[in-house]
Amino acid sequence: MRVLMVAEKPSLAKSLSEILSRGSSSRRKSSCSACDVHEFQGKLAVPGGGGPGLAAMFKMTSVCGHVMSLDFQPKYNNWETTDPLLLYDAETMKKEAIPSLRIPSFLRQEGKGVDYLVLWLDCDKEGENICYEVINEVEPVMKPPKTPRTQTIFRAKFSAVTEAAILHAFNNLGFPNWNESRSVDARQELDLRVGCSFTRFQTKLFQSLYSGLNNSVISYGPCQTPTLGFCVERHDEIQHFKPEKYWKLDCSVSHSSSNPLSLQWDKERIFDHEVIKLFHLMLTHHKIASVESVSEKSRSKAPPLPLHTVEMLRACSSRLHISPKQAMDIAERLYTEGYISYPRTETTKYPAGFDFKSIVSDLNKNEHFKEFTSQLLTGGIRPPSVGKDVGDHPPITPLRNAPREAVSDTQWKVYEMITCHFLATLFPDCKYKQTDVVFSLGGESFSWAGHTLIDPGFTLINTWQAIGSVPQTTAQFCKGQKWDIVQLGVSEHMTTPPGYLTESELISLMEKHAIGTDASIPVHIENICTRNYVLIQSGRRLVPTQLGIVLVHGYQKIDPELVKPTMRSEIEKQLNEIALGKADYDQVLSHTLDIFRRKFSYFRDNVSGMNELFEATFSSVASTAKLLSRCGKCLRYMTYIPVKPQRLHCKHCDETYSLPQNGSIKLYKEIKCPLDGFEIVIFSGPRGKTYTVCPYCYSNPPFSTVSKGMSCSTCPHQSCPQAMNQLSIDHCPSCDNGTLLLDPSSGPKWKMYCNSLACPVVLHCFEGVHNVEKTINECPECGAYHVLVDFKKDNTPLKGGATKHIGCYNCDPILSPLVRGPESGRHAHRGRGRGRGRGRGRRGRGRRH
DNA sequence: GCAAGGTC
Repeated sequence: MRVLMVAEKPSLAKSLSEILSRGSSSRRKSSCSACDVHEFQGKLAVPGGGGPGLAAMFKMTSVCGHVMSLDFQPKYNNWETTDPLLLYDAETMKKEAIPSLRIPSFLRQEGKGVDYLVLWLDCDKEGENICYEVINEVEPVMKPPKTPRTQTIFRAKFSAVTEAAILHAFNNLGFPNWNESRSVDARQELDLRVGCSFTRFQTKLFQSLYSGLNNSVISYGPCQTPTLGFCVERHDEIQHFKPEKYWKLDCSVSHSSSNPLSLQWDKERIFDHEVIKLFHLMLTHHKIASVESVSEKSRSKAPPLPLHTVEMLRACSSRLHISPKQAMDIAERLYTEGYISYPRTETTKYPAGFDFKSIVSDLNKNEHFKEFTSQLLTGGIRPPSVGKDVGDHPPITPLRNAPREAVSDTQWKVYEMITCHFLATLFPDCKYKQTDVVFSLGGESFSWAGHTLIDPGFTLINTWQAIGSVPQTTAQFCKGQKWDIVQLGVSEHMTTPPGYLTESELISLMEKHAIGTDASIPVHIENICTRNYVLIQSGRRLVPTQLGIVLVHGYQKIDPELVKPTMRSEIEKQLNEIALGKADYDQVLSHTLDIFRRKFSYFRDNVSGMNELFEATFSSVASTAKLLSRCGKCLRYMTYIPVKPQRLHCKHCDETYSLPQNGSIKLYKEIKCPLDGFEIVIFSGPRGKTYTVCPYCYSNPPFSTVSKGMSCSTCPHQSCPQAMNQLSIDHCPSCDNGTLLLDPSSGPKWKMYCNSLACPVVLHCFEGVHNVEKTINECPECGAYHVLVDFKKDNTPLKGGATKHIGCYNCDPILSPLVRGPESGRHAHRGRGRGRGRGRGRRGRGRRH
């Protein structure tokens, strides 16, 4: 019996196999560089099978998160030709989530011929969805069950990665939950359609109208946009804030030899100057305040809860000034190096039987922690019982001592924070005595509160939470005691606006409204930074940019729901109905998509509301742009927008064409691209890099299946015809200038074109010619053209004695007739480009004969 | 080029 078991990540596969094999598993590499396979012998308890279980050979391995991700069919990926509204109905496809890892093929390989599949994916909705991604690959290659009713695919449901929980899950296998998985499918589809439609629409619109947006994409997303909304909301609060004057009564008293004490008035502050003057007048002749009451209470402060991801991110941001994204990167590094436990968890309760002592003993080697660890080791460790186990991973803790010199400075900061947090959770409460004294003065109450520290407990480590013994006094209080008034005065103050949102406040808001997950919160925050919607300023406060503000105000004007923090949770609520089996997948999805389709249409119809805000903030393209080159479609001049991202805009066709960035753009001799009639421009980049670009070809590569690795040697752009030069065959006989290139993407019909964009005769079709092998120089027959090609005919393999044909494309009948480029042009209305192309072509040939 | 969610 052979059993394949699959976890969600390599680290979990390792831990699980150690537990299930009791340390006897052996590890081997697999076809996937990230995923090892752990093998061991054991027994499989089939659900409902009874008995001792089947003796089996187990293979435990993992995927790396999602196997597949959702995207549109490639034909919808052209922003110029796809109406964003169509994206609500466009066909989608699954593609490999991490192509480089080749997970599907790896799963099929390992799953081939196994009798059983056991799924150990994380126990949440995403995990359930990945179960089915794994099943899709493995089920078709499994050994067919002996009887049709034999169940061969099982799900292990575990609540923690502890020996007890894992063994229990293993002995009580269940089945994957289709409804939960479908709710994730629905979420993916919704996010894709909504996000991409809005993003493409607003990007295209505002980039064609405004300069200085300093942004390549103006994105919209159901998580990132409400996240931005929080930052702008705080900004608005600050903007609308009107400072107000208020006044306080300041009173200090003393008794015999004690230091004066400052008292707090119970009315705190008064916003009316006349009123405060009256109070002052009323009290100013009093010389004595008497003690009304004295209370002394023992108080304590509990240590922090064990650390989970979101709290770690907050601490890194607010105390270490490290961004959530960087914090996660560092934590992952510390984790892979074995210094800390798995850093993505929502659990705040230590598992039963957690070995605190061995970790604390190991940390005791480190002089940075010795002060605390030695105290724990001598005093004994009381494992805290607080917190919540949500069944994912244990809280974040150090796993072993990291010598200071073994890690980088920032790694150390994060490690130290995690370690101090861990040690603090093992320390006792901070205990102190609080004394509250109420004084009476002319009928008004004033109070004083003092703290006396009894035991600092965990605040010895978390010093910023320490209870000082301030204000201190040696005075003894008793009821009826008379104190002398040392000072009674009025002080004037101003109310102050709140500060900009700190990153750690933002994280809390996102957590509260269930926007993003512990793993994706850092990504959303980084997103709104890189999209230039917010800037991080001192104290890691998020200050929205003009662009961020205008976007949020625009949504609020047109459809406030688009930016509301409740939007995400509303969607999740709908999706949860699918997960619970209460609602039908198709119904919920089409209903929700309908809502967003209408919202999109409404937004598009009313976008002028947002446009007005852009107009007031950004300068229009017209003011910075100039006419530069002609459009191949309407033959009118297009405007060149010289600000980032520099681009060309055709006002008449209402299309924008991207250009290479970080260099200058000029018109190139008024020559048109032979493929589409657009006037060629010349790009001069850094370090003197210069090349010609067709504005249309740049975004719409003429050869759709040019393989990815084939990059141009002189320019960085993928779709540059020069990228084809690996297949070049000598120089062009027509213009005597460029190199002839073969396009292998056109299948059995080879296309040949000239890479000199100045040459209008470019396309030749070689029917029935395949697999060009080699370039030879001159045709021995006609001598007219230099180019000879070796090729295989009619798909006959070259190896194994097949005919090898050498031909000249001038005189060889197989290679004739030559078909000129413009005839196979890509636009219906090609106008003048055609005639000119032919003329030049003929001239070119004539010269050579 | 676009979303959000896994994880490397």
